[in-house]
Amino acid sequence: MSLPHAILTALLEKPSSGLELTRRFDKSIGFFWSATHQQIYRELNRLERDGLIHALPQPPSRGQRKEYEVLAAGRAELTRWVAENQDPKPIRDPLLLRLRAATVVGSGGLADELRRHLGLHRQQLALYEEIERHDFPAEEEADENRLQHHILRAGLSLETFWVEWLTRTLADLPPEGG
Amino acid sequence: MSLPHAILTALLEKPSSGLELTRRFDKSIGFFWSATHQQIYRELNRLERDGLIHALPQPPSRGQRKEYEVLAAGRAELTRWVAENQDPKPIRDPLLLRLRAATVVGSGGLADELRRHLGLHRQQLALYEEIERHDFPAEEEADENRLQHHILRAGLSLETFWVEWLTRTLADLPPEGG
DNA sequence: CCCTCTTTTGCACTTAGTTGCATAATGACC
DNA sequence: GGTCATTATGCAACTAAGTGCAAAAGAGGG
Repeated sequence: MSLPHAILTALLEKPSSGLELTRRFDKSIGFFWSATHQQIYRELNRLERDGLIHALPQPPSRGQRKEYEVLAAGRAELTRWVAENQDPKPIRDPLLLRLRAATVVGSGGLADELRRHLGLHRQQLALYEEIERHDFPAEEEADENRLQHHILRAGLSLETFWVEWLTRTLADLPPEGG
Repeated sequence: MSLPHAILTALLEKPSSGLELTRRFDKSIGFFWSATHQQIYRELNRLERDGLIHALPQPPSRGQRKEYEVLAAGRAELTRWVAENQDPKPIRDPLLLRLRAATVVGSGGLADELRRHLGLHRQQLALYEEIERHDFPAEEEADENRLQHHILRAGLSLETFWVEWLTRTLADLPPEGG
């Protein structure tokens, strides 16, 4: 149950309407927890129903922006959730599964797909590097920034892993039809 | 839609009953695509209905083992799927999200949780290393084994990443209450 | 004013995964 | 020959996420 907490986090940083949240999710938070606008609106309604957020006083008619802000109960819930025991989920990756299948039915056409993924991961890596240059330029960082930087580094490391692993695996894949 | 293909792969390696599949998923394939027995049985029925597998002739009464084997159509579908275009999913990790939330509500209690995760990832890493020692001992490998080894190495690298990243992040976390 | 385009919100449907529980066959124990 | 644990299969309900589509309100043009 992460989406509601992602939304609470975003709203604590800045009270927003559903659309603004959607836009902000497409950047920062969405890098490791993406969501569509439909999901976000649904979740906002639930969070309001449960008394964790509330809409700022504005005409609540359809098709008109509603700004939400987090209530004390919402902040408490987020604080609780941050320290909660949650086991890490095992790896769940279709690409590894496809490689495994390739050992049985042959790797025909797989090399192209690996190359395509390599390109996409290189792109994502470049984006994270760009963000790092822009948002975390030099030495001294406040505590809050240090944490944020660690989060970005996780993204950088994961993309780096994929780029290296795909490169090595491709180098070792039989020329074609294998 | 990966589960049916995971099952097809497992069945091609060796025709099995639902329970056997469940057991085998708890090892190898389950490392990167886990499934419960309920999911597996449901999926077996669908695959049979769709003509991709069929049950070997045995009394089909309830509570009695049914062995399945893959039909030509099933193998064809798996072959197609291996080379299909599928974009990599963006990272989706609750722990990173919680770290992000911690920058807003404080990191109270989070250090313990990170330490716990560190322990679990170390354990998983040790397991993969054990498997590597056992299944891929020395130099020369057949093509099929090379691929399998790459898959295992992906697991090794990912767990290594987590261990290193958690260690560094912990070192940088404010003593307590942050 | 009317028409149309954009913005903002949202419902309804579908898919995938999880949890809890049910039921039949089988072999072992007494 | 009864009952008890184990093996094997499976249904039903629920949760979480993803997709498709639409309706209300305002903005701007003619």
